[in-house]
Amino acid sequence: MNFKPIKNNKVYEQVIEQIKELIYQGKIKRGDKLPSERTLRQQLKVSRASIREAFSALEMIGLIDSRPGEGTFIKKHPVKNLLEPLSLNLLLEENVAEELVELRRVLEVDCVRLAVGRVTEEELAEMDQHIIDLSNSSGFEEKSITADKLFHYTIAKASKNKVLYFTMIAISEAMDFHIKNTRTRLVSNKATMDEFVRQHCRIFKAIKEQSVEKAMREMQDHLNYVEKLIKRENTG
Amino acid sequence: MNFKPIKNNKVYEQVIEQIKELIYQGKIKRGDKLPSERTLRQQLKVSRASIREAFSALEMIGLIDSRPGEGTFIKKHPVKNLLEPLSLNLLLEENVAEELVELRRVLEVDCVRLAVGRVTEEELAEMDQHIIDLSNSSGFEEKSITADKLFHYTIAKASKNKVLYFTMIAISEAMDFHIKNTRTRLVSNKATMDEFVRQHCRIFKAIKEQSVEKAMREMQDHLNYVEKLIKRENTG
DNA sequence: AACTATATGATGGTCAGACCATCAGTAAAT
DNA sequence: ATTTACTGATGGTCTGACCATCATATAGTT
Repeated sequence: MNFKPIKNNKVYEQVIEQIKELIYQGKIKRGDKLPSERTLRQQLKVSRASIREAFSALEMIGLIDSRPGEGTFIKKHPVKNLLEPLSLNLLLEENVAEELVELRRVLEVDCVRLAVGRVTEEELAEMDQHIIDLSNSSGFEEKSITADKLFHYTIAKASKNKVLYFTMIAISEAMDFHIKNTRTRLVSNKATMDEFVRQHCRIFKAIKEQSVEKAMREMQDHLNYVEKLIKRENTG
Repeated sequence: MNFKPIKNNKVYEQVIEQIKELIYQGKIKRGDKLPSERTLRQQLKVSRASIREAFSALEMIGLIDSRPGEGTFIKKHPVKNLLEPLSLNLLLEENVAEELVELRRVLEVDCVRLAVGRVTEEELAEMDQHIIDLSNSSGFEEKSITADKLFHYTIAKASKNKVLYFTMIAISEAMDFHIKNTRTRLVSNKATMDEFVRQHCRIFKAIKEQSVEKAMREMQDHLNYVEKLIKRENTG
């Protein structure tokens, strides 16, 4: 006896299935315009409500983008929404903070490892700029947090591995949620921020010098430092 | 001038925001029942359609589960749907196959690293069973693929890092999509399968012996072997 | 002819109201 | 006490309507 799973009952899920199928077959590309809700309604012989439920689900996961008066399009650049499911689900888990830190370390260390040798001049310039921004942002929490993040994101981008880049962002964002205010409190301290700048500089230099071992070690040290600060915050 | 981003216009997004907020505040836990669509409709003063659009989106990302006649609940065990956004979005990217392999290597090697020392007796027994299943599955593609996957998943589980575990599954599943039939073709070859069993055995032994370096090396070797096979398949 | 302002139509966003299938709990029948 | 049948609540689906927005075509102006 080999039973097969029952097909999805819900109409909106079947609508999604059909769209997925078109993607598998390569008949839909980034930036493409999907048929209008009213057109799809006729073609699929379902109500507009079902189409809209499917669309809102696909929009949530960052696959499409609906604009009034224009239409519904396949998103050109996903990125941000990739994290939603993960971060929302992690919110319901207990004690994920340390796990996130652990995973982030894994990812970041490999980001630098891959970044060395693959990094472009433009990305090096970007990193440099982010370090400058960080050192100039004393007193402006928002600015310093952004500069800190962007530095790390640029390294991830330099790995030339989109999947790694996306994952890294997702984890980082989820971390910000779980360890609320940590980044804020950390970099709002002048001495800490100066140390951050120094560490970023060392990582940057190692990447520039194409020294894999050194870059990995510097990143490890940096993350050790961050981790220590987080722990002190949480236990204090 | 410091402009703030415009608030989400769409009603269903605002509904999601409110639910998210309740989760942040810890007022909603796993397994909880949400108010009925009609109740929410009255409380939020919106149409039922908007509520349903929000729910279908949350269901897509594996956060909730709507059951006719019963109600809508926060899912107890997410797991599966965590990969949907990632894998769907990756389908639209070009040349992600190699990137996925690269990331999988990163994750798996760290899985074994963490698994050593954290693994339980039960998990060791599980791994053992999966190795046995693999060696006994000659001729049954589906069985061998499952056994192979489960062995790796058990290691990820043994890392005791849920986030890492989820991510690892997501990447692995996405990989199966992109490198279609690869696993099938690989393990349907008797000689290859025997080699797989031997390599799994070595990894298993290293974990059991609590030897971090050895376990990581064995995993690296195993993934090298897999990668080589994939490349041969794709170029041949 | 070139540009501008206006009108039109298509699109997504939202709503109200209806009907169905399913399930849980209750009341009735045995 | 057990079974059966009923009722109400719930999610699932559909229809039809109205609005705001945008792209385009049209008419008007210079």
